[in-house]
Amino acid sequence: MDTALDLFANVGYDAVPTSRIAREAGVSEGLIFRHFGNKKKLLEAIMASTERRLQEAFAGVIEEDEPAEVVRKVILLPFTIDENEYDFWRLQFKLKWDKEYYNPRLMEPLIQKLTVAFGGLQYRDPELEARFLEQILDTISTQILREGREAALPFRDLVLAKYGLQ
Amino acid sequence: MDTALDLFANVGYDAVPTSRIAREAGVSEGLIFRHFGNKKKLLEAIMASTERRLQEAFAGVIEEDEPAEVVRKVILLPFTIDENEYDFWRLQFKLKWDKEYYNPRLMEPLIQKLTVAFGGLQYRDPELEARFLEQILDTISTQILREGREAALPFRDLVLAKYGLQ
DNA sequence: AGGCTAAGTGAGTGATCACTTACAATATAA
DNA sequence: TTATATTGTAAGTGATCACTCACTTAGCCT
Repeated sequence: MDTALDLFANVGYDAVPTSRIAREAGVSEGLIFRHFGNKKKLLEAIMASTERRLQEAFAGVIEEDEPAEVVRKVILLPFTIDENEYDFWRLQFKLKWDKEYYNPRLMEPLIQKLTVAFGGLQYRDPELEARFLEQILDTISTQILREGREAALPFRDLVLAKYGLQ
Repeated sequence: MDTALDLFANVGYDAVPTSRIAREAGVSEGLIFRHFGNKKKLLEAIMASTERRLQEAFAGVIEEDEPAEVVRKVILLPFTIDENEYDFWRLQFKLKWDKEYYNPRLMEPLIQKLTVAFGGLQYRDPELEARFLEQILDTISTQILREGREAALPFRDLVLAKYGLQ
């Protein structure tokens, strides 16, 4: 699964054959099909951890109650991603263009938390603000995954400043 | 090329065989290879128009000189995309994750124009502001391509308001 | 030890892949 | 009209694809 994740994320699901996954993982090709049934289910086994990983990432935000702190922690969220998980999130972002694997529902807990926070901060349209900040997060995450964490630091500070934080 | 664009954008370059492109285009498969040489060159023929399309999209902004108007026009840019070109831009965004086809240089004219505009508007770090707004554009474009123009209208107004426009 | 299950393999399978080739139809120009 | 170049096609090609299958190996319980 680790090898498949690497190859799916950096080469592409359709571009990488099961024979290559098996070879680079150091197992026989047949084993893939014994374990996962078919290639698609291998991808699904990898993607199955998405919900858990998101919840783990959100945990620190969800338990925060101070509105300004909620916003601050959300902005810092993309920078808390473990570098070992970059491949996983890269795959996630790539598959966003596949309707089958794009599930906006997963972000709802964060949206809700942010909506309440922006409400507490007297923003005019809290839910719209929440959805907009989520998009900015998407943007920053994309940059981090493509150009590394350092490249996104100026943006982090700019966004924090725009929300009157830091 | 139109058929290939449709299929590459909505199914995926590696996922769609040349036989299917030929069938849906109503030509023989051999003709693809007579015209384009190979599958990759067919993709490149489609992508070749990127620079021209970007320049056309940027034209209205480049010739504007009033700083506030520059920012306003940039924010409205994603909404000026012709719906007939959605497939093309969808493909563009999909291939952003392929290093081979991601060329940030193409956005530089817009960045420069925005940097000057933000400078004129007394922003503290004009280039950073320019690159940040470009990212927001990216975000809004993504939303338009995935959920349609109407879904992005609230964001458009929010962003305009955040820059003190509209 | 023996018996059972799960894990793992290597050599296939037909289907499909990108691409080629030999040839036919059509347009162009004198 | 006729010679020539261009545009198009049908039927392949070997390579590679996802997947199967008969079989071996390894772990585990009694």
